[in-house]
Amino acid sequence: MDMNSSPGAQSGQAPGGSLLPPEIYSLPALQAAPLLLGQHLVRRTEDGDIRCRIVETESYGGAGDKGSHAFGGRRTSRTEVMFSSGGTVYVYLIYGMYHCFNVVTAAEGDPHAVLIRAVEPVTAGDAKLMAAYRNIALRKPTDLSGGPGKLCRALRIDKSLNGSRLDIHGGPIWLEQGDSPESLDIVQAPRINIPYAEEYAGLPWRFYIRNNPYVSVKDKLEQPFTPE
DNA sequence: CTAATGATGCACT
DNA sequence: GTGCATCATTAGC
Repeated sequence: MDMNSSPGAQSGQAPGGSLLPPEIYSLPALQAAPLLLGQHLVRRTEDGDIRCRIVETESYGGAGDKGSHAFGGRRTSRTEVMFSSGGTVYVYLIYGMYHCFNVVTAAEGDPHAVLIRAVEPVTAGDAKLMAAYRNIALRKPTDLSGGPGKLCRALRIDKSLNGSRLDIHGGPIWLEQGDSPESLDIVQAPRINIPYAEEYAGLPWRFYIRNNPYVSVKDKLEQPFTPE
């Protein structure tokens, strides 16, 4: 039996990490986005598992959001996975050279996704491997994984993961329960770089942990977010 | 500030 | 099918 591949009780965390409660995946993106903060993203690589905490997210919710690839119910080969059931991975290539990683949420046929914009490594070992995959020296936290393209490089995420499930412990990538959102200082602010979204561009659909050094962009207009 | 770099989506044969 | 503008970004001036 090899069920004890985790490093054990190193720092009093949950026992090896239990899977994220599946109810979160069935929520609309706007509700799921803040709830994904603090949760752990685990990527299984040939060099070992990399574990990191989600610290910044953006909601791209439903057919009505002009910022969403699936606006108007647009169903193409790229957006197809956004129509899958919650808990599916949506990865796309942007600007011809960077990947973006999203968690699909809501019911099958209803295109919602949460873009993961920043993560922070859980241990020094995780940081080291991420820096190696980024091919950079460990310096500023934002250089390592503060930005959607950077975190994909740091975690070796590319389109081969498109359509994967996040609820399979020991798969290529999965989500584990981390900190409860009530314990976090969460703020919300407008999403980044979506001027084409017109009246949707200014809506505060980006969520991040206040003062977290891995967050990609600190917004002056950030406002407190209180979970219900 | 701007170039890089290629898949994608949509207009139009 | 073919052509072409557009990127949910980043690194490097």
